[in-house]
Amino acid sequence: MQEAIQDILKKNQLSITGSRVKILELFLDQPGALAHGDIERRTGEKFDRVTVYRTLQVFLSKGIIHSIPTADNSVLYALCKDECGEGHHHDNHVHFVCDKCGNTVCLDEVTVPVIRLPRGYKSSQIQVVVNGKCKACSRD
Amino acid sequence: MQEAIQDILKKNQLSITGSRVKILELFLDQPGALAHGDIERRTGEKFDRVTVYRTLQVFLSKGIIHSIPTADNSVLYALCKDECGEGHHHDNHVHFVCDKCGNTVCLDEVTVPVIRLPRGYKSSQIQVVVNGKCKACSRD
DNA sequence: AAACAGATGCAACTTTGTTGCAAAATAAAT
DNA sequence: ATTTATTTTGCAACAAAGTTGCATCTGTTT
Repeated sequence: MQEAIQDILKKNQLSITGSRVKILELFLDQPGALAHGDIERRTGEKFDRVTVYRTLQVFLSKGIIHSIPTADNSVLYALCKDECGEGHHHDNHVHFVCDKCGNTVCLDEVTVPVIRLPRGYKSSQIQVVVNGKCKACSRD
Repeated sequence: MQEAIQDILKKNQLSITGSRVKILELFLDQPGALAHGDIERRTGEKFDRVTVYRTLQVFLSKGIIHSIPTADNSVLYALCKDECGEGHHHDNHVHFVCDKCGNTVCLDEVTVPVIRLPRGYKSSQIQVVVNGKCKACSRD
């Protein structure tokens, strides 16, 4: 685990620091997406707010994580898969937000559909966010 | 025009006030979506910030406008079509954000596709946001 | 181990959004 | 047309979210 984390950082030419390791751990420890606030809380407020912001920005720019637009316009982040590199992301999967438990997950197995745009429009990226009830919550 | 605006407000049992008329005008005057900031600027800061917030909230709750989640997590609003009523929206169209000019528009003629979710997931709403170059900007 | 580059924490600040309350504007009733 | 009741507005104060500059500290390189 620790090794995997160090690998990720090295591969992206980032120095290995406490905050970066801890925040990456959080992402690896759980399947869903995290909000900035989640991260602050779950690191036990050990790091400065500013540090968390900057760490997330660096991860974003390196393509380690990607951001997810949600219906209520809060910012969520989730780990990218290996194919993502600096600059362009390939997070071409669907995001799912559970209305009941509030969790957001990447449905990696569901790829975003092809969208036919009107004449003249050119698409570079497509974001699909599905709201509803997740596996666990739709049982009740 | 003024009549159309008064109609909309009356139909939704809202009193006709300066800020509501002016903000509706803005939406009717142009095809794209507006951010809160746009609205403040384009009303010439004539109304208090709080008033703009509250007006948008009322319009949202009445189904006069809908909000659009964007990749950079700013909040955008756009007019709903007639079929939208208090409570449930039918804004089941695709939103397009131009990377060049920054404008966001509703592609009313492009409906959101059917998404096949994994077992156990139930969807209640699907948001599709396409980034790229709009008609005007893709010419260059 | 020293020197350098980069990351962190702090303070201060900006922007964005919210709440309570008194004053003003709108709608309804006489 | 004037009064009354109801909404809406603006203000002030606040809370939350995000940014910037700078001095200090940590990680990396030689």
